[in-house]
Amino acid sequence: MAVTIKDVAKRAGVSIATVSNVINGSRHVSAELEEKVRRAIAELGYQPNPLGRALRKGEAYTVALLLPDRSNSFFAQVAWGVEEQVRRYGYALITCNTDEDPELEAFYVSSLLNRRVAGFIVAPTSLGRETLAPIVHQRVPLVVVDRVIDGLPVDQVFSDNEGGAYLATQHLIRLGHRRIGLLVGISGISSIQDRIRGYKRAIEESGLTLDERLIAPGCSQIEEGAAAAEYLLARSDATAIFSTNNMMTLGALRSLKKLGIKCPDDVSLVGFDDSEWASVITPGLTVVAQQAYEMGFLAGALLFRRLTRKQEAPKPRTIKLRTTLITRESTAKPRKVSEVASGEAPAGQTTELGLASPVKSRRFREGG
Amino acid sequence: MAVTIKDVAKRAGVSIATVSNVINGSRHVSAELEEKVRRAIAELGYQPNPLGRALRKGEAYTVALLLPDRSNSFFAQVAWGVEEQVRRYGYALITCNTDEDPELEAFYVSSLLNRRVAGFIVAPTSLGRETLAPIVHQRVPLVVVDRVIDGLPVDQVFSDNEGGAYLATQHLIRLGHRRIGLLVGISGISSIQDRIRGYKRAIEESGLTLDERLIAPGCSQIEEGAAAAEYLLARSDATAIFSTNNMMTLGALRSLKKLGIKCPDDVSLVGFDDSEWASVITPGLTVVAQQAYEMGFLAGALLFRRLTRKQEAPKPRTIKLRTTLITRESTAKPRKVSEVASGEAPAGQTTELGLASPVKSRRFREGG
DNA sequence: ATCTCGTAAAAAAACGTTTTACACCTTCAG
DNA sequence: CTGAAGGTGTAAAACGTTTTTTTACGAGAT
Repeated sequence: MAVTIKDVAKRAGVSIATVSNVINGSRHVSAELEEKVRRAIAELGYQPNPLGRALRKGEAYTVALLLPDRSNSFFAQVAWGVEEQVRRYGYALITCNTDEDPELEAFYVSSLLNRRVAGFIVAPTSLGRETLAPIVHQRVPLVVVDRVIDGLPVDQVFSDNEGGAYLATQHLIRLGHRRIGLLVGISGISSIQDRIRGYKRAIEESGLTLDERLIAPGCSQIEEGAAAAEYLLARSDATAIFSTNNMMTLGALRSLKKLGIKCPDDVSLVGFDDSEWASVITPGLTVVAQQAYEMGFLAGALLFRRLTRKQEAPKPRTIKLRTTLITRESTAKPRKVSEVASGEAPAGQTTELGLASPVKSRRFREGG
Repeated sequence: MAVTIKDVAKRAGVSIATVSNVINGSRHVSAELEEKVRRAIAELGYQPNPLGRALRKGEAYTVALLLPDRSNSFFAQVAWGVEEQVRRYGYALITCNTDEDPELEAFYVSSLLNRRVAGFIVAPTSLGRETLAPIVHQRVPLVVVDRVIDGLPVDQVFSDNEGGAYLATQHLIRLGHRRIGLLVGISGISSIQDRIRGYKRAIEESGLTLDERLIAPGCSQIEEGAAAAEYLLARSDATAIFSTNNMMTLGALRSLKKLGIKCPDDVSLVGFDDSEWASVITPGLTVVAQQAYEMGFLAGALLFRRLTRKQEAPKPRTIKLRTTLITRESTAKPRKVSEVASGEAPAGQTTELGLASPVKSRRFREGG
């Protein structure tokens, strides 16, 4: 059916080895024969069959991308950046959705290794250290994105999550918020841990008291976000909420709406990750923006750095991408404590307000 | 390195052909040998190398998915449904983003055919009829989704776009809107054409006069949506906007916000496609919902129906999925004409209001 | 003039499967 | 008793490449 290297060889009057050498430049071929071969290729419209090549080289020209959550647009943007690189290098991209499930992740890793993909780009689940081990063990190139796995000797690209969370929390503090609820995404992954750390650091540096009751756990889905937000809004006197995850932010919005709580009048809200909708809704959502596309693009670059230079394996690199706070309308100064719209009477829990420190007031002057 | 069929054969004391026959059930093997082979496979943890199989069978066990817009969450959901099927059948999924660019689409088609993917699932660009021709010509299974290509003898899965658009428009008419703007997505694809048709049918059936000035063209991106909406809002007296595309809906929201136009007080808005954010924003967005996940899932089912039964090729099937109108808060009765918030004085353009027909009033009673 | 060396091309092996062709045995009908 | 048919196994070919090995040949050195 399709035209093979044999046909080209016959047409050019040379051996198939010569054709292969011309195509791959693997050995020198005389100008005369090279010309003949190139002409034959052009005339027949020959395209090398990747399957034959894959079998012989033990490698399909394919890259695997493992992402944990298809509904999160952040990962869609990461995938976009990866795809751009993959296309540039003429590889194919197999994208899989692990759904935050380590078992599924392990399954994909195994099956893709068996398929001899050239490399992996993975935003790992909480058990990434175990599930990705076979990749490292078989010395298949791997780039970890979004969630760092400490000590793993591979390329890693991630955001300055702590810094972003710090900025967001600081922003709320400067506005005058004293009780800032935290919506925590799936635990056990570095990005969320780092965001918690940034939150705590901002709280502590400003002289506020850290109240663990203000930290509501969830699982990076809308439902969990809604539940966690309701928990916060019903049981504490939080005047602001910082959501550490895209999906949970949606959940928080849902809760606010359901409970009839006005944002930012009653409660301020900051999300993590910018989205198309974040800027067009009312109120516009204040968010910590990540460089999602760049994350994918860089991860791709790091991967192909390994794939193309087969000689010396480069030292693993770790890249931290800047995060920025985008201030919109969902954050504002808190109302008087007595006006807080909460199901419970918050009287007893507000004593910490008295603990304002000199540090804090200085920061307010800075913030404007 | 890895264990091959040869190792299994040696261990079991049989030929590799026998091993192959056991694995694929291609020929009967005596119970005794089959037992030996199975044991050897288990002991060695043998996994067939897909590359060898692919070369011999002339088919990589891989499916290609071509989608036009990665940022549109509708397609993300379609991809999700497809992936579910693909995983179920043990295939791999190569996902590509054509970005509505026929050239890129043609490139992907060619390169994926060369890779011997087992089949395609494609939401085609406007030139799909041409770019997908090589797939049909080479008799590679193809399922077209979301956008019908008339007369193409392949499986097709799409939404009842006309019906959905009709419902949305009718909903606005029943609320009392007389001048309903239409934000048109990329032209040349069936889904948008069908939505326009549904809009026009609703307008005409209700006895209103169709005004082409109310139909604003765009290109299914946020920017175009915003521009088209601004055009409508500035130059006409539309009291409602129906957006035929997810992305353009976001653009419309942006314009509304930018111009300080209140929704639904000043202008009602209906979008096409439901999203996670649509229900949690304020006001909640009235939308026409498609069964996106199901679309992908069904497309996968149709594809594998062809891939598994190699014998008689089944007749091409066309499946139309139901669309539903989800009424939220972004649609309400129009204010008095004189209060419409528009840059232009709309006085002269409102004469059509007098044309109310008996049909229309009956419909209002039905609608409640 | 013979030997070595280097270069360029061809031939053949290899990758890991599936499938075809063939060999052997048993059974059964004529 | 013989020939055909059917069942069960193996050897070998095939898929389309890349890579290793072999061959051919001319130039330069001994």
